[in-house]
Amino acid sequence: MRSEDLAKLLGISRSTISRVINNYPDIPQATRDKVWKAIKEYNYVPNASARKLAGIKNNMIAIFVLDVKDESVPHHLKTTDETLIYNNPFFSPVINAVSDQANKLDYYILISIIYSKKDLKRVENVFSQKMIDGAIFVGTEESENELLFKLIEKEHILALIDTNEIHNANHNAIYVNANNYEGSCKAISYLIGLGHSKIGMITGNLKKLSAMERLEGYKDTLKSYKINVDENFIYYGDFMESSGYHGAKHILGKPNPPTALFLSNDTMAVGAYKAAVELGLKIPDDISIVGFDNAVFSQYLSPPLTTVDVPFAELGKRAATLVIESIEQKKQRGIVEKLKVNLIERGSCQRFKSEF
Amino acid sequence: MRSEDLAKLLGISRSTISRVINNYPDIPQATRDKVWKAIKEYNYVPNASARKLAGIKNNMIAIFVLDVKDESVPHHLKTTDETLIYNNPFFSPVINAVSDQANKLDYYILISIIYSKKDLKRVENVFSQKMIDGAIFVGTEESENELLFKLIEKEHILALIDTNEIHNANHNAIYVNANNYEGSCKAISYLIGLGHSKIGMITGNLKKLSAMERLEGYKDTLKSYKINVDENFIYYGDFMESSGYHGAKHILGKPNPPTALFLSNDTMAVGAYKAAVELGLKIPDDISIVGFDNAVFSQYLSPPLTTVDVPFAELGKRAATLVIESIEQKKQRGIVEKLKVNLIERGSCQRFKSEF
DNA sequence: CTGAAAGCGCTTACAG
DNA sequence: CTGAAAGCGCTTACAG
Repeated sequence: MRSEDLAKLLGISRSTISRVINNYPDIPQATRDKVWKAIKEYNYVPNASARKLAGIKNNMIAIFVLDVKDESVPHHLKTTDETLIYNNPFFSPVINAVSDQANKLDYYILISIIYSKKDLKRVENVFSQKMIDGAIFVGTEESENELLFKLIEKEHILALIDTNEIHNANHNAIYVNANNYEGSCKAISYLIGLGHSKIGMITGNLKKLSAMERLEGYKDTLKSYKINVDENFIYYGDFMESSGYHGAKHILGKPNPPTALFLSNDTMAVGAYKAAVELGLKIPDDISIVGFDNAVFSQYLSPPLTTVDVPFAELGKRAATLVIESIEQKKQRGIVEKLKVNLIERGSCQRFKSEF
Repeated sequence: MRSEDLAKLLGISRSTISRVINNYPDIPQATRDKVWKAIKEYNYVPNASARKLAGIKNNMIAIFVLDVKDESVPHHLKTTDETLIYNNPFFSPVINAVSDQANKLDYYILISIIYSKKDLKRVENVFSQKMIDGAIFVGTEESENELLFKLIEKEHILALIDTNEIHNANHNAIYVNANNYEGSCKAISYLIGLGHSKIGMITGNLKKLSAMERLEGYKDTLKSYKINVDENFIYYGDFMESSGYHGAKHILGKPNPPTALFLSNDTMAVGAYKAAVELGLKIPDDISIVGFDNAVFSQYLSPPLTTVDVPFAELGKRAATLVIESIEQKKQRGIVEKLKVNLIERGSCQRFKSEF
């Protein structure tokens, strides 16, 4: 059924139908009612492409999940622990929340997961094809800045989750981040409060904003307590379980090792747990451990992991809300939001017991 | 840039450009090359809506994730354990795999998560608006059969994951399921092989195909070993952690309880673990436990959970492949696939020790 | 082989 | 208030 058909049925013009659908003023209530009644009755739904072509906005945003590796094998085909990060802690709740919020605001959402440089082309295509009114990016790294900047320049409306601000006075974007820095401060202060002063850290992939901020927070907090930042206590990981494992082995295997370990995410904490077992170290008796993300599985570890809860769903929800607001106002806005983060105390930390 | 502009630039007609883009035969290679070169050079991308309106297919499929509850509060806003099921074991890998596979085949994917009866309207709208060429459904229950049937009747191309076949000789759809029945058989045979004969089961939400099949497999396997199916050993749960907890308390709290417990998913197994602790039962010494799904966290439980691995990613990949194939062939096909499922032996089971 | 033109199903100035 | 008509940017019979 086309608007033409409905028009004939009602003995009015397509124009009028279009006007009531698009809520034009100056239409008598009687006409309005009649048209809506017929629309319901005949189950008429305007063709989306035709509307778009005629200039109505898409009511569609994209969420691009970037997970660009050198190789281009999709994660779910891998058997390594990389599958973990992908399946869980991070992306899934963000996607769900974006989808919910968008649907609630009557927007459709296009999802695209990008594994390789080559697939980044798809991002540009979606914009050029005018399929969407705006987009949300998750998981970008510095190397994608150029692309992002290009899109911003073209006045596209973008929300970036966990991306460093691409500074430029005239070109705005929406930045939604967790307050990772504060999270590290909370974690390290907690450990120091427990009497620890030798605190090691295993970082995430430092190309990601969150990894950088978490490291900064660690360093600054130590400094604020006049504790020396010892590079021997820092291991540069990549958010994967294996780097948590190797990092923990590396740091804890040294003479005079730290008594507490802070991991940049929970997945790496799993690796650290395994390393601790192999090293004959009991958690929390011999080593206190704090993770980051509050991944679902963190509560099931033995002992349950003390970690920093990141409001992933809220991140997605805010991003969706803000892009859609920008779209409705037809203007790209510069917004920076930082969401609060909380320490969840569970069983992986203990007050430091001096050996004397 | 519109095709018209490009045409002028090249001194040819829009028709020709359209023909090379759509790979018409009978175009001299020279023309072809010239046009492609210009397309790349000027970064021309045809407007998606215009193409669709002119009759080219969308190259877009939808994935509808149904999680219809009586209430309509999105899960991610809840604090109960329902969040768990939502975030993890099931949907996320399916979505990822669908998205990957679709992108690989040059299709876009629209995602929509449906929480309430009311939102089901969106499903019909997406079809009526002609936004998509086909769709994949996950998480349907019997109450959605009517809607599905209506869509099938309208000749839409559908792949259904974990849905019972809606029988009808003339109206086909694609069904992709895990072999849940076989999974139960493997789990129960394993337990029997360990010497257990009193085996309890906690079912999932029986409105879902998977829950039903898992229960059937349990019953039939017991029967095939001439073991009586004791209704006292069956608790009707709903896939949520709490029902695993209550079910385990219920079944294991009786006099002469089972020595092994089979849970219809891993989330409920977590509940059973907690119940065991409270009941003073050691796993696996006092009670053997087998889960289902091989959720990410199952390996982190203490002891690590023996469970049935379900190839969620493969499920999504097959569904995407099959709908897209159907779309390309422009005909709806009737296909039923059952994917193999494997028992993962970990530490939650033990050979039954007679007390004498 | 290729161009001019009709058509896809809407929206929206324009005119009344 | 409302209809006739142009226009959105493509594709594709049709004609040559």
